[in-house]
Amino acid sequence: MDPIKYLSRIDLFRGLSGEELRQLNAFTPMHTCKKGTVVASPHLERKALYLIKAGKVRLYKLTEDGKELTLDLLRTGHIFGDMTSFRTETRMFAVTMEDSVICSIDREQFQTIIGEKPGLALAYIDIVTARLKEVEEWLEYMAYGSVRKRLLFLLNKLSAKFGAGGEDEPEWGRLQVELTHQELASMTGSMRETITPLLNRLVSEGVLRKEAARGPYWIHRERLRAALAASK
DNA sequence: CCATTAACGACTA
DNA sequence: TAGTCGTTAATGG
Repeated sequence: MDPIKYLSRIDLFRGLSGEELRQLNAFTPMHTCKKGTVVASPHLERKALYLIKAGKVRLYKLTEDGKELTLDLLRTGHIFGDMTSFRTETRMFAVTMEDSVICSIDREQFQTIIGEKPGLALAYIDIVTARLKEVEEWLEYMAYGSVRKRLLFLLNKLSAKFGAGGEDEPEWGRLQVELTHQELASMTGSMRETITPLLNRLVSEGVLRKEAARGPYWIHRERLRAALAASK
């Protein structure tokens, strides 16, 4: 696909002209990686800003006892490896959840680009502050919410981020991410044995639906919101 | 309410 | 065959 087309899909670069995107392209070589590739980790020294030109990426940390804590899921257009990781130590890993096109800009390059195009700095701040707000909201749920509420909150976030609206039934959205119970547990600070009955319960409540046993989840957005507001 | 541990069948590399 | 996944159950905080 046209490299410029890819760049225009990055949220950070929304608002840049075609000519500006063309200039930027010189700094952002395309790199395709297969599903399951670790594109960023504490071991890879290079500190950079990564752009997801196509695909999905999971960010996670390893806890002391070797368990994975998933921090965020990202899709086409998102960026990760923010400025804070340029200076401070980070223990974050990034792994592709499907075949993806990722490129990276290291600090010096990014600073040069920002110098020439200050609007990018503002766009970047917007993205980072939105992210911070999201993390603060998460923190509140993690601290005071039950696992059920944390799962509902997560599903709500996922449907906003990865949910495609059903053509015939607009109130139902299909989750465009394949997540195991293990991963849902990892993201809610829970156990997969806890997640299983909770999901089954949500299906019986009509909040979730499955077409096939192995198929993706469908989410009833309004019922999800209601369940989120109702549960402790 | 939920973590922990154990265990089992099914599926997958 | 070994490892992963979804699931149920017992137990205990």
